[in-house]
Amino acid sequence: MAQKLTTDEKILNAFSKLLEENGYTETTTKKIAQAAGVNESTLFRHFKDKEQLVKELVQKYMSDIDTANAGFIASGDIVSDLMQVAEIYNQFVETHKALFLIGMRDSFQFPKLKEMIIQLPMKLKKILISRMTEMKRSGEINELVNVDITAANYITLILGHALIQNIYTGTGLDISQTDFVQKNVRNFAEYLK
Amino acid sequence: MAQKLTTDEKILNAFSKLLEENGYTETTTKKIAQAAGVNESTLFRHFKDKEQLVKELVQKYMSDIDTANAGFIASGDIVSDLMQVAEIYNQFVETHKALFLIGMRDSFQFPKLKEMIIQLPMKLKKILISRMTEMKRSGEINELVNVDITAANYITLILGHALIQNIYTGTGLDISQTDFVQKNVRNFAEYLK
Amino acid sequence: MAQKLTTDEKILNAFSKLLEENGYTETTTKKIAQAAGVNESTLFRHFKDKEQLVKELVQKYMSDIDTANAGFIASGDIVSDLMQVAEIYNQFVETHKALFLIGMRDSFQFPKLKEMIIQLPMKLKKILISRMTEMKRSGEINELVNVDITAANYITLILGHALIQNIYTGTGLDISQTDFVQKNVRNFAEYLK
Amino acid sequence: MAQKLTTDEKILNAFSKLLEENGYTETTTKKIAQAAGVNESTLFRHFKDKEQLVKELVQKYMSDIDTANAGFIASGDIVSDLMQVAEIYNQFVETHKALFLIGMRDSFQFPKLKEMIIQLPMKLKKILISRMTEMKRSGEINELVNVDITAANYITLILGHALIQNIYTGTGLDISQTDFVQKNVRNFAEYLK
DNA sequence: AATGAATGAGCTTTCATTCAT
DNA sequence: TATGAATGAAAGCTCATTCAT
Repeated sequence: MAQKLTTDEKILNAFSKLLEENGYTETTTKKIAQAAGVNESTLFRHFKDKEQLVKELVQKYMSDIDTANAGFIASGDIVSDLMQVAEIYNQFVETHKALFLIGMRDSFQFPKLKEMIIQLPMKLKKILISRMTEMKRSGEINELVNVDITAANYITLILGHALIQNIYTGTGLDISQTDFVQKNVRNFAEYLK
Repeated sequence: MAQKLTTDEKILNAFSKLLEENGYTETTTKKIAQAAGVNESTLFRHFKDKEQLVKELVQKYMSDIDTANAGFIASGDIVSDLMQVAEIYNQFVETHKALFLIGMRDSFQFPKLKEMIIQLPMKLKKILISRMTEMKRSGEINELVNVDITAANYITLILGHALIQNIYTGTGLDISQTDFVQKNVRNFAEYLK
Repeated sequence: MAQKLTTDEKILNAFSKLLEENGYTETTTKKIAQAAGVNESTLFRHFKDKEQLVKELVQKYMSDIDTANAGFIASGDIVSDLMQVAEIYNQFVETHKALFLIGMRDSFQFPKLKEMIIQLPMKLKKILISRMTEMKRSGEINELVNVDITAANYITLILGHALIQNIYTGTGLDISQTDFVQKNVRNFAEYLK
Repeated sequence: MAQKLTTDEKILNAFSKLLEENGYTETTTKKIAQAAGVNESTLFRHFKDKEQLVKELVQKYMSDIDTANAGFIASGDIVSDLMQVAEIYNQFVETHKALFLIGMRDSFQFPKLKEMIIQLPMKLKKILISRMTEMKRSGEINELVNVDITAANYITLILGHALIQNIYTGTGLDISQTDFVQKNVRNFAEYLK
């Protein structure tokens, strides 16, 4: 049973979609309004200004990461566990592409925005650290492993891949997640044993 | 003894700097001219377009990558060879940060920009492929390795890292090149043996 | 009782006036806005383009010509009929001076403008041809007359006069419509009998 | 034996050609210099400013009209004499198209320019009046004819035609000079007998 | 005498945002 | 609550013209 979208949602959805496709600057308020099927000035009645739209998105997505993380079920095997994390995170990036892209492309213009965006990987890092510490305790990974560096390292790996994928789609540089995970994440995991 | 900069160079330098700081759209021709200390119309006398400025940068950097690549000296050991490549590329990215950032942030909005920017990683890929094919012949790497995919894979790895470094500098997510290369590139290389 | 002008009308009026005085290129959007008493950007909200302004004028005048033409009442005498046409058209040119001048001056530089402007005389030609064909049937004019050429010929005559009048007003070259019609149109008509 | 063109001539020729094709405003100093094969600033060394170029053209053409007029040889028959005048003048307009067009299109913006351009038809009018007065004396034309009005009338006729031809070339409104002269000038002449 | 480099004023157009209804 | 009309600022770019060599 399809819910009727509120005006807020219509605007936010349109914004997110355009953001992903065209970046922040190119996403004009006129285009947003058009895509949302509302008047341009309605947009300003609902959101103080263009920046507010981003803030709203960030907030919305911040809560999603907790949900995503809750979906993780430890298997006891480091390789499959890390691959599961990669899978979850990759899908999260895919789902929230718009925000990640804006984080890369436009956050420079908006220092505040950068602060907000950075919270996503930071939150993931925290989660990873706690998981790895757990795995260390259970002997799943070697006790000599520096958990902090390794977590950062791992995030760099999968986030870097997700980004590159999005940037270089259809250029011959893109490489399927399967291939990438198979080779790199597996290697990475093995190394921790 | 300090060389006097030509107007071309002054403009290009100012452009590159602003590009890095603010992105393509935000880098207005007026600001470029101001930063370069020339009149705005002088800019258009020297470079037909704003786009032309990017083309010029790309061309300039394209030749730099050849120089950088020429500095590579094969050691016969796959691990140290790939690490050497990583080192070279990472430094290249650092040096030409402006272009890589624009490649990520703005090429979406401007298909023409994308075409230009994509040439850089593609060139690196070509170089890598020829190197790996060579290594395959010499038995340095396993003959079952799919050179094309592996090259893309490797670029994703180090380019991804370079990107994340630039984006998340000073956020606790940044991880030194040494650490990253030590762990990931080494793993990667081992796998090819 | 004075009607309040809509913004559209204010802009179009200002445009028409400036066009007549200064030509298309010299009539800048800033000047138009100023003369109309609106902001320059308002102009672009109302008319997509500077070109659109011309299109609008043409359309407006195209309908006027129909009205003018509807006022024609055939007398059965070729001489007075053609003179009536001359009268109607001359007044039409006078009223819509702006467009005719732009047709002459600027359409060269802007092929698109030319296409639009040419519609006016072409429409008149059509009207003339149908009238003459009618007159031919009724025996008012000789059946050997080539209607197409004669129509073009006639338009050249009265349009040419109208142009010269507008260009060379007050130079001693201007000759009243009465005199011109008396001599030339009358001759022309006689010849068709 | 081909004369080497002076820089002055090269510039003036290029200007005249571009003027005819594109009108005054569209004929930029850059294009003129390019077409003349000289540096843009050379142009300003030779001619104080853009307006000066027009003045120069006018002066040059003013002397040509005397030459053209000198070519007239009275036949004693009013019809063929006026047709001869039409022929001469029409060719003159054709040859100096650039100036006539600028006279129509751009003189509005430059009152000074208008003054200059108007001299051409005025001079023709003078010539015509003296010729007609002569014809009147010789009985070639009726002594009741108002020479002043008739001269203006005649100029309107052939100048109007020449203009229309140039404006509406290739639009179905253009009518060959032969046809026009055959019908209108002949009529005109007959009427003077 | 001729050039190449530089300039400031101006162009058309789009932007995010506000106001009155 | 939502709209349509209006706005000032700023964008990329071109113009005629001047200056130093």
